[in-house]
Amino acid sequence: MVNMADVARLAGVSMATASRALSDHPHVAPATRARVLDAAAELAYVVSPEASRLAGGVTDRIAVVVPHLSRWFFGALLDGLESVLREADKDLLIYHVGDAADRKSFFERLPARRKVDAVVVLGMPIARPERERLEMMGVHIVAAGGQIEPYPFVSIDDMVAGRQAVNHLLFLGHRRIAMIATNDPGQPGWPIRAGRSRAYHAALADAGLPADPDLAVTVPWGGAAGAEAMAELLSLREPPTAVYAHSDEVALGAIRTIRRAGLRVPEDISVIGIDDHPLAELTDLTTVAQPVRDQGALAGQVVLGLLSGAATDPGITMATRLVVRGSTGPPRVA
Amino acid sequence: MVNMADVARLAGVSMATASRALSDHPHVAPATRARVLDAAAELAYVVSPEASRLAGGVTDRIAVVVPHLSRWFFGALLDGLESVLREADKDLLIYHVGDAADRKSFFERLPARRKVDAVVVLGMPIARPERERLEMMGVHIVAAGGQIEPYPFVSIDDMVAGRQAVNHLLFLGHRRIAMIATNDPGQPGWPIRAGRSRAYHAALADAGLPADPDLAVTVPWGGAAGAEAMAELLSLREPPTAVYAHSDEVALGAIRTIRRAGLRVPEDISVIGIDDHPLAELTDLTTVAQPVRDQGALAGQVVLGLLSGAATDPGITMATRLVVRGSTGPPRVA
DNA sequence: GGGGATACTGGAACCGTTTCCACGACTAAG
DNA sequence: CTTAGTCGTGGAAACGGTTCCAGTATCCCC
Repeated sequence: MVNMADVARLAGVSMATASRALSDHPHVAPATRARVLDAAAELAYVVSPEASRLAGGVTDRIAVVVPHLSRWFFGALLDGLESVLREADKDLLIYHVGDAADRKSFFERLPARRKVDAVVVLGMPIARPERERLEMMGVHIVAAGGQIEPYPFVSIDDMVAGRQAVNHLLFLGHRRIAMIATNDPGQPGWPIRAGRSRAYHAALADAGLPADPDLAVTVPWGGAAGAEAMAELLSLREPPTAVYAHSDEVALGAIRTIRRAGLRVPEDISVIGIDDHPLAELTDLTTVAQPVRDQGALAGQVVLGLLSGAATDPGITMATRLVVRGSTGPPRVA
Repeated sequence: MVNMADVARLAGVSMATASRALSDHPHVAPATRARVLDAAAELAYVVSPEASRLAGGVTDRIAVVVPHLSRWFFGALLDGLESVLREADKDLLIYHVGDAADRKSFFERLPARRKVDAVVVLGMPIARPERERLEMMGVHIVAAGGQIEPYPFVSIDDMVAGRQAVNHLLFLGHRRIAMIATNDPGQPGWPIRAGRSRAYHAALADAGLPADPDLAVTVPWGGAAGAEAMAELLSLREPPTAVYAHSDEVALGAIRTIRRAGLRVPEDISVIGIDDHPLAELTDLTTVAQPVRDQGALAGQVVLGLLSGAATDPGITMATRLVVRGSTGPPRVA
């Protein structure tokens, strides 16, 4: 494999000069730089990242910790993140912690240790002891699509999003509103999106409606689970006239159950989700949209800022907005 | 930062021995190994991957080239791949080539060069000159979720999948069958999933049906595009009674247009997709299922095999199967 | 008890850069 | 025409391991 010494020799300079020329340092005569660059091109030379980093210190690599690779939400986050980090010539290392076992081993072994300059955690809460492990890595930590207490984050305000959704249903005149909340099947016991639940209770209370525990069900994330949750709601003595789901996939599952039961959406039951999944538009689902890809991209910028030593916002909260489509409407007059 | 010399000193051995003990080499006395391991644990020592690789040669890193991060198909592929590669303690470097510009720059700059031991290309065709660039990296190349000529791959047979879909429609009695094919909006000019188109033409020909060019439309991938394509089909003098879409998302878009036009699925028009997207079940879409996550996982095993020097299958083709749901049925008797 | 093989261990070269320090050549100021 | 600075360049010391080679101690067997 051709190395920098070869390039230096061909260009007729010392390695020190070759190194400076190649990494764009000042104090290199333009003519010399050109000679080195030509030599490098001729030999099809690329610096060895290993060697370069051994000597230099930085890795130009960022770890991304993601709980679900095949969900749209995380894919979009990753997409945004990747786009700005690639622009800055950083490499992305993916660490997938799908279930409790993955999670345990990730935080115990810290496989990213010494391999990256920063860690971005995607939409995933983290416990105190885990945080401490993470800090052992001694690198910057950023959260995207969620918040982790003391670190900078880019996220939406789940409380606001939830209220937008529930308020819409209230505004339409619904009084019996159910909620399908989700927990993460792979990470039992993790309070996922607690703000979305609090928003529900708060909005109902503000509207002077009684809290009916039967109307709030919690299921694992996913369309199938949403369908089952809806079946449960339909089996109540007095089913809801509207359903607020924590995410669009869950909402779609609920809709399917409603239709199978011979009821119509929104005439018999209204359904609203959160996210604005690409398929929400196709399925005519009313939802609260959040800018997912942008959250990822912004998180990338935060990382870059941190790396360059600039002071950074402690947190960026992005706006969500209600997108009214065909799955919500006024309740039937009883 | 604590380094191996510190560990060696604390354990009272030479660096050579420390290195061997830490990397599980033979010819280290058990007692010595234990002392070294204890010392390492006490100092919370981790080897520097940079140094280790500089000296050792391998990087234990695999590059993944993926055209779309936020599509379910690629996410699932990635998921499977990651799961087996993580098991083997490999790190995954993500390279997203979303559009023509990304693509150009990726193959020109070869940013993964010298950084990885292998490259996995996910569901993406590659041109001859690009292949040559890739080979300059001098590492193993594997394709998953698609094929790239001379390299090992893990994929389905698009021709078979397509025929399963079209045959189902034929079996139901349809004679006027449309196809919505897709191309990649980010990669203009790329023949995507050509097998799925060939299957369509072949199946119709086998059934003795005339080829009507109006019935085969090609649009960019996505639900919205599927919706538009369907509109086009509905504007024909004699619209199809069944539609074969190259992917589920596209099929869902088509269904939406059909419904908006006041027609019913499957009574008026049947729709079939390919993939078995998680939402296909929720939306009651008939489709041809393919094991996406498994393709990724298998590709991971192929990479591992290649890395260990074992001879590998030139290609693995996985089975697809028709999943009949509610979006297909016999045509109305005219 | 002697000889050869075997199990451990240490010394030191090497992997390919980056960067500190020193040095000569010019330039601009006095 | 000195003198203090710049600018451009080279020498060489890290950076943190891996591994070849060689040396010593131990072991087995005849």
